[in-house]
Amino acid sequence: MSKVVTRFPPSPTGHLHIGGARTALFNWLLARNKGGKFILRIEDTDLDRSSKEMTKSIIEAMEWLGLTWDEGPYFQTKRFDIYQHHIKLLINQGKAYYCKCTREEVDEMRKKAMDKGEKPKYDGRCRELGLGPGEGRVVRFKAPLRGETVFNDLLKGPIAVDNRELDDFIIKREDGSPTYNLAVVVDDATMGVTHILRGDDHINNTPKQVLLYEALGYQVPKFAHVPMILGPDKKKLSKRHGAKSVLEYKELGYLPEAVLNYLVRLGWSYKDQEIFTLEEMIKKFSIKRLSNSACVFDPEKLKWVNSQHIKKKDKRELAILLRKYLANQGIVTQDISYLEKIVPLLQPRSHTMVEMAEKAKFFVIEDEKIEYPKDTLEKFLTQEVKAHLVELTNRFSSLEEFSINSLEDVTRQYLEEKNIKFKLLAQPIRICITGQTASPGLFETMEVLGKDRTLNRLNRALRLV
RNA sequence: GUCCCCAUCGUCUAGCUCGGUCCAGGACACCGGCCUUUCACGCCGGCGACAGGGGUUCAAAUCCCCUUGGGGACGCCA
Repeated sequence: MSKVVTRFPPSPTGHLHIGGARTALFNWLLARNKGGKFILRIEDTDLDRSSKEMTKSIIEAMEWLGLTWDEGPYFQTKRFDIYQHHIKLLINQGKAYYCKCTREEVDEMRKKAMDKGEKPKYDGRCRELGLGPGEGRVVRFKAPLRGETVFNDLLKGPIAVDNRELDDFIIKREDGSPTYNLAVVVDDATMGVTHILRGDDHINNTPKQVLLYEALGYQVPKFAHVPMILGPDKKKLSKRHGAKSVLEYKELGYLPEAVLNYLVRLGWSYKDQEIFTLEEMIKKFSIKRLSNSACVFDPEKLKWVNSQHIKKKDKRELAILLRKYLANQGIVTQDISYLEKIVPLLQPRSHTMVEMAEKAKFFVIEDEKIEYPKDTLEKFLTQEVKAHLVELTNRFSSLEEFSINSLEDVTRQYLEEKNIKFKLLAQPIRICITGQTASPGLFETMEVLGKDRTLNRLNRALRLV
């Protein structure tokens, strides 16, 4: 049994987006599941559109997601001599040829073919000319004129294409650089890639690539074409849909494991399970359970998945993350152990880390910075309520142990004495100590805040009205 | 236009390989209710789909064909 080798080959013409991340994930998962190898390869043969910044961004995104690679990153621009060698091989064997047709001429041919009701193609006019290299010339692959090219897709089964649908595609550009189809094949073959999982928008490329493998005498790898991710309008996901880069989700407060979890469920399933840890994903992943129809990206569900992972995540790790997201909102604190106490109160209430940071604010800022929205104090702190709160604050202050239990005990006792309902005082207290009408449970909040700050806030608010 | 792929609730999907256990299960969203000091969480319930038509069969979401619909590809982009 030979080792499974997969790869992810992004082209650095844009950020790593959701669709790319999912493809990377599937390949990574397969490699990890089989104890194989996962390669990262940067496909930067398009010199004009590729950039260093995007390469950096993609790598950063991969690292953030935790999709670790065992080899690479390789850069195609550093492998030009390898491609050159293979191209020469094909030419020498009469399997490829130089073509002197201009772009305009080719356009013309394509138009003609269209008019005849055929697929737009190059008509092969230089095919038998035996041309040598020269200014403005490209190299084309000599595709078979008849017969069919078949490959067995691991997901969709055998796919056969009539060779008349293919044309003599370019493998080497005017400027000498290799084109995509040649470069992938040479790379995958020489890197020993055994399994290729990619979007099914590549199905049409596959016959060409199979032909190339055969012409070069390489073994054809196994292909699995996974359905694509569509926008809500059922069109290919793009910036139109705010098809954000993966890194944007980081900014928005998503956990990498949640993004991965959501992505894996888009086009893959394991019975009725929705939430997976990384380990579970690796253990349970199999090509067989990939679905074969396109799916629509649903931000709402992503959010829910994220909230589930927030609930599960280690408090300390969350506290560290929370500190970063607070800093993004301009609130700097070094006190991780304090944040660690806040986290459990916020876990069930936060769908994203950004949300958690917002909800954590009042815990962290100074007492004097608590702002009371206009009129709320007047509205909630009526004379009657105020009198109660003054008295209650007094009792709080005489508490030795400032805990949920002690706090609740004094309060209940007070309510009983005065024969009033907690409802009468709850919101007013909340307003005083948080400045908000919504917050975690009052006693928990007070405990976390601590005696000093709680009393301070209570007194300050009471004074203001 | 030509070729290729796909087709279960609004969305993600289970079930389809080995037809009966499916008047189709789960999840998100949505709508009720419960819990409750607010907001959430959680729990309970509801809404909601086998694209259509033909076959095959005692029996089809499951197999076959056609239609329709959707998506993708047709580049000196990847």
